[in-house]
Amino acid sequence: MPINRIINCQTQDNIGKEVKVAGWVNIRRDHGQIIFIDLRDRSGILQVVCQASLVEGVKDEDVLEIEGLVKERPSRMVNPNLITGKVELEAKEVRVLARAQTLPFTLKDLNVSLPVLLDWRALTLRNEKIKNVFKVQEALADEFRKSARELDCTEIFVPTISASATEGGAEVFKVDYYSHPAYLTQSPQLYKQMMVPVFERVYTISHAYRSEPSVTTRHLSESIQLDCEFGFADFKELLDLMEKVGTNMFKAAESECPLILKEYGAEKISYGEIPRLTLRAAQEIIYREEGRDVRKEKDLSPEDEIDICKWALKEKGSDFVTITHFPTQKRAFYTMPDPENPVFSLSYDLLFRGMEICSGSQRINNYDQLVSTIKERGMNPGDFEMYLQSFKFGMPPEGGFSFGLERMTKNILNLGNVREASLFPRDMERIDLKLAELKKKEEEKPKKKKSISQKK
RNA sequence: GGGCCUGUAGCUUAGUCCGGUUUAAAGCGCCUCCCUGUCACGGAGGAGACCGUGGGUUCAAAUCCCAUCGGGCCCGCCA
Repeated sequence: MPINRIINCQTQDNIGKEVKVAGWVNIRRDHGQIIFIDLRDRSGILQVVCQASLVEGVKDEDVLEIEGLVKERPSRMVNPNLITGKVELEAKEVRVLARAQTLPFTLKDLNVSLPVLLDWRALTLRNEKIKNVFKVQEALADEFRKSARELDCTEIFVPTISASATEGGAEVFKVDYYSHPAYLTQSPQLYKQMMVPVFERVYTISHAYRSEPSVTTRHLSESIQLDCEFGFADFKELLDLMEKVGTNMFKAAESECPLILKEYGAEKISYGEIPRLTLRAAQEIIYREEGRDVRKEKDLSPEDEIDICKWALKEKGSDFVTITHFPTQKRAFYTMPDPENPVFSLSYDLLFRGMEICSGSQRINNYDQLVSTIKERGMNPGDFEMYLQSFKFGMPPEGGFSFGLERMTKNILNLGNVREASLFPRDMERIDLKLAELKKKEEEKPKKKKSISQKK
């Protein structure tokens, strides 16, 4: 008798042999004396033919271990939709490894609203189509690592707790750190810069926390950032690097997950030469093409981003557009002003199909200039003491960029909401469960529990 | 912070505009029974909703009004 479990897709190579498989009941089709079980494991689905007595009481999502004979299906009965569609397993012995309760909705053919999808996240992620979002996400992240490594970047791991609410811009989460105030970092920015004099080129995949009061389809309170930082790189090189890493990631997702992209109805990405436009040039194009005069705005609105991407696809055959030279005041303090016109900065965003997926800049690397910029912005250089050490003792010209992983995943798959591109999304209204429900539970707790935690 | 929309079985929705044959309907799921070739199997039967909550208008409210609590989307902010 077989001892070792094989995975479902390996049954094709074991026709006529006795094997052991294990997985979840994706669906049960009951024909009285004969019952078909679609068994799901990490490799896919396998049809198991069972005598009724072997699977009495077996329900959806029960975990089974099955021994049986792999048989080739008669040609009439081949199922082209299954990777194991040419074979089936005739069950000899079925063991129930774990029982599942009745599901709150149909998992195999999932059709639920966004709140239900997220309220039952541990369960809904089992659905093949939902799960596949994160196979695409893996492909994107994997290629980011590969590309960065090829560019000779060292992978670093940065802290997410910081002593001061830095950077400006987004709102930050305050935490109680041994009775001292501390903050969750809104990006790995300062730490990756500090690593430039150490490794010259670094990359990191890290979490970023922003407590913006934004409830939209593209904002998360906790997001995954893919960051690179390069010493001795000038503005033009930085643009090359960003575009190269970004397009590599999408190309990898397309070649690794073609069936998933098709399942989601994603169109083939157009990789024409990426137009590079200053903010003002982009605004001129929008004015010319769409008649909307946004030429004095400090940034592109979501509508502008959609319009300029539409133009780039039409005129240049590119799903990407690089926008440069945002107003210096709109960008973080470490951004290098353009020496030719310091009102604008050596900053850039990469847009993909109507949404910003990456942001970066040439940085100020001169210590005195950095300190005076911090002061000009009403911040205290004392809050940046360790950061400034890097600049005090020899920081080369440098810059970098940061991709938002969930946004890239959302856009390549055409998802309606960025929350669908996060395993366990955090937003203004949810940490796993809805905050409104967590609050209700908190209020229902007996009072004395609260006083215990307060004693601490 | 501003605006628009929305809440009906476990899930997805119809009914709401124009109040009254509505003992609130359907599909999926669930329970019982039948079925040895299905693959979203099929067939027969059944349970399951005081229509988010609280007021109000009315002879009469899922349906109209007010408040409140959820939810979704857009703008702003932000990446």
